[in-house]
Amino acid sequence: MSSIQNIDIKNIQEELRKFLEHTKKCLPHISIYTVIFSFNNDNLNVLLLRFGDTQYFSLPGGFVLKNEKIDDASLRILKKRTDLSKLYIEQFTTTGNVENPNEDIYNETLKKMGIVLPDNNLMNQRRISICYYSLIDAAKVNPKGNDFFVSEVKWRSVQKLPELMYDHKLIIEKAISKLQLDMDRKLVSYNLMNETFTMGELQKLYEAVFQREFTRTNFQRKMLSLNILERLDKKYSGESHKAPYLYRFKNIQ
Amino acid sequence: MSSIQNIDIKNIQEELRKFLEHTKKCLPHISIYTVIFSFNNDNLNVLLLRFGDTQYFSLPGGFVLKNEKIDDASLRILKKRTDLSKLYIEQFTTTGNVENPNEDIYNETLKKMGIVLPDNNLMNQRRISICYYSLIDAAKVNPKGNDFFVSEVKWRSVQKLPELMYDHKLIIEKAISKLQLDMDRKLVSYNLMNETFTMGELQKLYEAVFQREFTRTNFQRKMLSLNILERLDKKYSGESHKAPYLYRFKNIQ
DNA sequence: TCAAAAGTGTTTATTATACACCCATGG
DNA sequence: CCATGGGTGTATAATAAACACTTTTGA
Repeated sequence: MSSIQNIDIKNIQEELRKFLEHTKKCLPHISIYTVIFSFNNDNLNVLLLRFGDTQYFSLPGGFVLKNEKIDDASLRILKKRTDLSKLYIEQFTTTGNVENPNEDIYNETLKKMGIVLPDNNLMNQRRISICYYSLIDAAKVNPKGNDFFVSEVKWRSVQKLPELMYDHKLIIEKAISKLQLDMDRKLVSYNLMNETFTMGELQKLYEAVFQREFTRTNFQRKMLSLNILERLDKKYSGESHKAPYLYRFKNIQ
Repeated sequence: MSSIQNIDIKNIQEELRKFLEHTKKCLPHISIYTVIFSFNNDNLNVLLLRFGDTQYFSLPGGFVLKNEKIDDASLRILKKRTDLSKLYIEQFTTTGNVENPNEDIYNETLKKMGIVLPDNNLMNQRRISICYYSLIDAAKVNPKGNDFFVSEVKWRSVQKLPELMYDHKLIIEKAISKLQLDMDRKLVSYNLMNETFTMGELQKLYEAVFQREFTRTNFQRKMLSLNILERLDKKYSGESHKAPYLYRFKNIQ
């Protein structure tokens, strides 16, 4: 992942040209943002893009093609960032305030990069943002950033988020709330896990999402009582304690 | 509430002119729909607009002004239909498919009414719809319809909905799901009730929303245990049975 | 005094929580 | 044989569901 110093200007101008070409095919005033969650190192992480040479990050986003369903637009943006298709997505809010916080940072940074966007470009117009979250297995993904203003693509723990552009802090908070709700009511957690896992690993995921601890013994019983887990062989890690069973979610096609 | 036969043509053309003027000030490709709920005759009702002289109804909706927050747009549309301000609203989904079901009915009806909308009008473009629901006390409202294509404004029970335009059936179903979720998790039901009510009336509301029956005695205990109700005087209805207490929600400013 | 609806009490089942206990593992 | 983490059992508390019983009201 390159820092902004390494981005060569010709490349930026070429990317800019492509971007302008692309936005001509999109609906104005409407953007999509995706909060991409993964679980790693006992943390719930979000994929963020560093904005130019600033300390600010933003969510991966994009526009909706004139003939594209909004869910498909979200999947297309995810594919672009992760190379993964058929991801689990969930729409959770649409934001549409008029003010655009950090507009100054946006303008200055583009100026510094020698980027001039036409006034009538989608980026310079008022935008309403349709927000999705997506759950992915961090092991399967190789995040990419190829927008002209992206200098770095990074997983960041929701515990210690960097400064965020626009209203993206609020969007991430809403995404976490919706994820908690969904994990309470339906089977989505498997999207964040490896195919097999120990009960301890699953508990760590729940603790990262709900930001609280669960009693180990009761968590185990609760999960098993749902009848969604299949018990496999034990996992010998080489550590000096009883080897835990591996589990797999049943009925995942 | 007039049927379409009674709408005089001059009036329609005048309304149309105003409408076209208005849409010029709005964002393209974005519409707002509001599912307005009320509780009446033991039914959960939705405010619907009859479309021209057809059997089809649609939800009240509108567009977002170029300098207007989307929540404010929703409130403005509600004010227009109900004359009420500061209503409780909750955004629950944004739909954005490309196909537009019932477009034929839409076109034929306008033609029959002698209405010609310019091709570039917002109504003739692909639209993404931000959907809100609102809860109102039916006693306080006098529904109005003054769009050129509205021939009737009606409360309809969610139990027996008429044929609906576009994807409005689905939108109403999603609204009911979100309402159920919200009633489970926070105090919103007071928006649908008169200031004072009996426990039986409150139970009827819950039964209408959740489409199931509750055991009377347990329902009463549950509600009282929440500590949100204030018990007032008894209500003597003149019927030959014990008079129920009236209740009021506490802490409603 | 009766039917109808409201209010209260009690019993039982279900679920959540806490924690004691034993088991396997490698050093 | 010990520390560590994993698995199971049990006791208790909180909540939900079912239903019996009493009260009030007007006819």
